[in-house]
Amino acid sequence: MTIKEVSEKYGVSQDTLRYYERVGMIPAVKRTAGGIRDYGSEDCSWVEQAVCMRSAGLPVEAMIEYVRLFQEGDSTFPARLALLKEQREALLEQQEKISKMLDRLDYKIGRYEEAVKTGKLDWNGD
Amino acid sequence: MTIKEVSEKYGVSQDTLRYYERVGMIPAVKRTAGGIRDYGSEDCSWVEQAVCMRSAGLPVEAMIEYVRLFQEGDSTFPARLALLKEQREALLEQQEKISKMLDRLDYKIGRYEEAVKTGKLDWNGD
DNA sequence: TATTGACTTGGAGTTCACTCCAAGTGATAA
DNA sequence: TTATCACTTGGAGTGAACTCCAAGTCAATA
Repeated sequence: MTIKEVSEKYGVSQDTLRYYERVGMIPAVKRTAGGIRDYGSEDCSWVEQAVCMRSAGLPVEAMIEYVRLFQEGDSTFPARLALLKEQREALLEQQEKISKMLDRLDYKIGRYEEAVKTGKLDWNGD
Repeated sequence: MTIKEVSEKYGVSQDTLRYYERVGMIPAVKRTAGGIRDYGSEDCSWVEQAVCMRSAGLPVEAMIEYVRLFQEGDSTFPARLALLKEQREALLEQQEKISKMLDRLDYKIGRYEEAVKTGKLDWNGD
């Protein structure tokens, strides 16, 4: 697959794909004789993983570290496990924060729906 | 309350509090005769709201717009309601993305726990 | 009264994660 | 075979959200 195809498939720009590779967020992609990137299915699953991580808000740095450990070989299983658990914790915390904010928003939205119907707000509106 | 106290109460730096006020993410805070910020309970609830929004990952820009509408008066109820609903949608989407990534992580973590126990991985490990 | 320390302002600097650009190369179409 | 086009690289530029700094002010303390 060309970079264009991968870009379209995963909804991420070609520049971003090159950036991910450059910083080590995905391992180096195979090239054709002419030096052009030719993404195999391995490469694609790294890209998918990277895109998923980033869309969840996990830092680029974490993925770089994971790839580094991966390339170091099987002796890094425990380190990789620890890293994954850390990221899992971070996501659970983030979920908590989002839930809290959703509760707040739902409360306010309820109040404003009332206010828009009746034309007046029975609380200060902050 | 002084800026120091507010900073400690909500776990956000004094610089960030001044920044939030400067860009309009919270309305202007009252000052003492000497020009020093003196946060009242209104100010505090704005700060709390701002901190909560940011920790959930909502953009500063959205809060600025909300404060702007708030200061424009009651005619902006519908606009404020629409803004809150938008932010709510964004958070629900983000929650989805986090859930997806958590599923992935849980799968990998299970695999690695296996691998660390047995010393070998029965899949490529990506 | 002198000095310490927390506060003020405007503006500059930093970090993260891209995003864009210039200059060059290689494969395909007219 | 010449032109076009997608690709390559290294490096510079961007936007969001802080974070830090210098120079100055003010209140309280030794």
